[in-house]
Amino acid sequence: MPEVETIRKELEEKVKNKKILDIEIRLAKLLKNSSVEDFKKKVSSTSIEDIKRRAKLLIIELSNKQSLLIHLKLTGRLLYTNPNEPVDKHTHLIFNLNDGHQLRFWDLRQFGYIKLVESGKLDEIPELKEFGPEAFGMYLENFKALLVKKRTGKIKTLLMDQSFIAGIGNIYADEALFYAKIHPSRNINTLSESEITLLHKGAQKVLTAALSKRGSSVDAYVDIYGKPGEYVPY
DNA sequence: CGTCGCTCCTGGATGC
DNA sequence: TGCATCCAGGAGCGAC
Repeated sequence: MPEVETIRKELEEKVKNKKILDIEIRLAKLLKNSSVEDFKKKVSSTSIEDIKRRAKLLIIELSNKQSLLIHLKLTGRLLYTNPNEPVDKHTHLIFNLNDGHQLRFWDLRQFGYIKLVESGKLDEIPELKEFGPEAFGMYLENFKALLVKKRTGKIKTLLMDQSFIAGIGNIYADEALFYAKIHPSRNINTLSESEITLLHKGAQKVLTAALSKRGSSVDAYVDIYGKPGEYVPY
């Protein structure tokens, strides 16, 4: 989540209110629910009105009441580049913007996707509907209540379950558990009150730290300028 | 309904 | 040195 939020902020700064002139699609399958032709037709000549985030999903609202849902998964990148920069084989889609720059979707593993939906129907999109409350900023009481309601299963699996609590991935689940000195495979119903408190504190701490450092320095993550984050885990 | 295991994909690591 | 095999990893999906 800190990585996605960093990208969201940078996009807000760089591409908000810009117009998408045209689109080059080099890997059709990353478009989850539309054909290349359909996507180009609906997205070309629109303006980017807002960039939001829910869990690890980016929501780009366009001027024609359509939204792009972008999930970067493990290795996806959105890069704000000059058109003269070389396009390598992992660049799968290019938006040409009216400021002379490009926004490129780059993804080594090809797990990421872009889904085009009607902005008015965002509430009905399964991915969005099924997210639990945002982890960042969650109060301890709410965190406790969630765990009590859930009761069984491994704690790490639960932390990463987006329908339970949204925005914690592998890195931050490990970090939070390490902070609280809780083994990832511990069952939820064996956690003491004080362990839950520590875990909540750990989660807030690592998310806050990573957000302030523009995301993690580990894994393949880079921001829209191609720069890695500066958050260094324990 | 919850949970498990499989799947997508590439490149870096490891094995021989 | 080169080739083959293994592994990571978010989340959707089918099986049970």
